[in-house]
Amino acid sequence: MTIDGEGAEAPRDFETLRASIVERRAALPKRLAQVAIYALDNPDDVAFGTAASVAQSASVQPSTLVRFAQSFGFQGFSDLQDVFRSRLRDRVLTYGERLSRMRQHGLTASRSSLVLDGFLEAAEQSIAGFRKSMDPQALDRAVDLLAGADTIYLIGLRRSFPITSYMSYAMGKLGVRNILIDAVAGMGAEQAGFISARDAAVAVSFTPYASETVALAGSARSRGARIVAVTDSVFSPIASPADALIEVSEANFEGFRSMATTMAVAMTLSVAVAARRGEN
Amino acid sequence: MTIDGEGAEAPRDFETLRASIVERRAALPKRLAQVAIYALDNPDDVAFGTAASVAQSASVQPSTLVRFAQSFGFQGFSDLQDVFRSRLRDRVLTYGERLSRMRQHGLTASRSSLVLDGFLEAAEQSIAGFRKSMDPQALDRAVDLLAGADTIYLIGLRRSFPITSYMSYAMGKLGVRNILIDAVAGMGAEQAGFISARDAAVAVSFTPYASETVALAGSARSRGARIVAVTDSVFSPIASPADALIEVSEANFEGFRSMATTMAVAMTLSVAVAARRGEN
DNA sequence: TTTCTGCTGGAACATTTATTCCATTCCTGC
DNA sequence: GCAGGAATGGAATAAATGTTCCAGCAGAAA
Repeated sequence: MTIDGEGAEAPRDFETLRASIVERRAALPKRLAQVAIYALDNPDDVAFGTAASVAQSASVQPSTLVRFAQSFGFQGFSDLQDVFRSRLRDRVLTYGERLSRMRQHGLTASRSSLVLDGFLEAAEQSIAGFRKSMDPQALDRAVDLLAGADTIYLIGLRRSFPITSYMSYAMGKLGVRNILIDAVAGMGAEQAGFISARDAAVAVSFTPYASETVALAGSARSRGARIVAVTDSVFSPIASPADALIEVSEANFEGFRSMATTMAVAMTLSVAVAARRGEN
Repeated sequence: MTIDGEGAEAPRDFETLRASIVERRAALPKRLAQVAIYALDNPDDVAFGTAASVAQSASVQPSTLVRFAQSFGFQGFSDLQDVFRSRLRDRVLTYGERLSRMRQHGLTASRSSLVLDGFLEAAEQSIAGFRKSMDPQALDRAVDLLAGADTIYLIGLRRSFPITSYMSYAMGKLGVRNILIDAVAGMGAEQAGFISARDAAVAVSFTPYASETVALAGSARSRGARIVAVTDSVFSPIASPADALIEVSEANFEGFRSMATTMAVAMTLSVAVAARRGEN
């Protein structure tokens, strides 16, 4: 029996594949080399195109594309295309992909360092993404609004509770009067019972939105308080009643969302509000 | 002949489409609204997926996807998908533009965005620094030790409380038995009173080390429990009694330390412990 | 030059895909 | 409570896609 192109398994992330193509290109048959050059020069077209369209652009037959993919250990063109798509998606590598990349680099890492690496990467991506997508005006509005409030109510439960509890700590240190709704002993509604039109609330919630958070934000709103929403979508149930909306979409690894960006937002709100008040 | 859903022609660029979806969402039928939310929250999946895969992720029928596209003036799903793809293409192409835009923003930036930028940068620095300095073996030891424990006690107050409260949430989700020492009503010592030699504790503390955390960690140690310390120095008071020491040095901005790395460590410990237990 | 190995092109094929259509369900307005 | 209309789910369909296969070809070795 013959060993196909590479007995080894196919690269699962773009960088490894790229390195592999560069390395083997010289030894590739003419048409396959042609595909190699085209693919590395036009990765976007490979990601979006069909086998037929890519083949035409690269001046080869669709079957050559399949052969090319197979020679690198993929099952077919579609399989290879996935890697090109993942580059654009620049999503966080999954656990398994990380593992195979490590193997190809000849490195051995413990499983827990792979997990850590995934979370660190998710955090980095979240931050980079937020830098691009954030709305400075919304942030300014939020700070203005909070700086003008009498007492700031912090609403965030379950996954979002670390965020509000941090804000409570930071604001406390900075002398900003706040009340952390922790819903201890089921007293969430009672804790928020004294909120008034002179106050403001920060509501933090992510999919799946905790119903208590939504209810508390709504009741604060109906009492006339201004609302700053920190959430992951413009369609979040806490987005519509909000006076200022800060949209944070965190990358996730293995289903656990990074909190890096949300934490930075929490810190910013706390510090900027204190600074704004100090000005006056 | 009838005018389809919207007489207007379909948006050709993503931002226009996005605005259009947000505007019309409230008036959309239930399933179409569901698609609207999914599409704006997961634009990458819409760009790359097939009608069937997107439909499944959004929990609708493929036909609903087509109807959705048509109601916005597109001919079908594929037509709408092109807009989502162009967004990804453009993003890659306009990378240079982004740089110059950043500079422009830098000049006219509001104070609060400067603060935010500072915190984001601190987070990035922390992560990059930790990547270099971290000790994989210590992490492995910590995971081993926690995976072998009966109940995991989470000790972290004040600034570190967001970390332990997150761990409690994550471990709860993952089915890892844990007790969060929150010291509500001054009952910290009592909460930790039942800790035994078969248990383990995660102690999280940073300068200036909260005395209660140090005391609780010490008492857990004297009861025979294994200790994992997450702290900022080998000279930390919780470092010496620890069986595994994870040293995290976060960058700070305006005196407020980033929590990005510590959060990633918290997530890692939670997930890796659950995974380790799942193996056996 | 001849022979053989392996590459290439193109057509055939089996899937998969997006879309359409219709019966059923779910609302809304009276 | 009822009627009418809109919205929905799901099967049917037609188009397109990726892959396989095989004959022919080019280049290397003898």
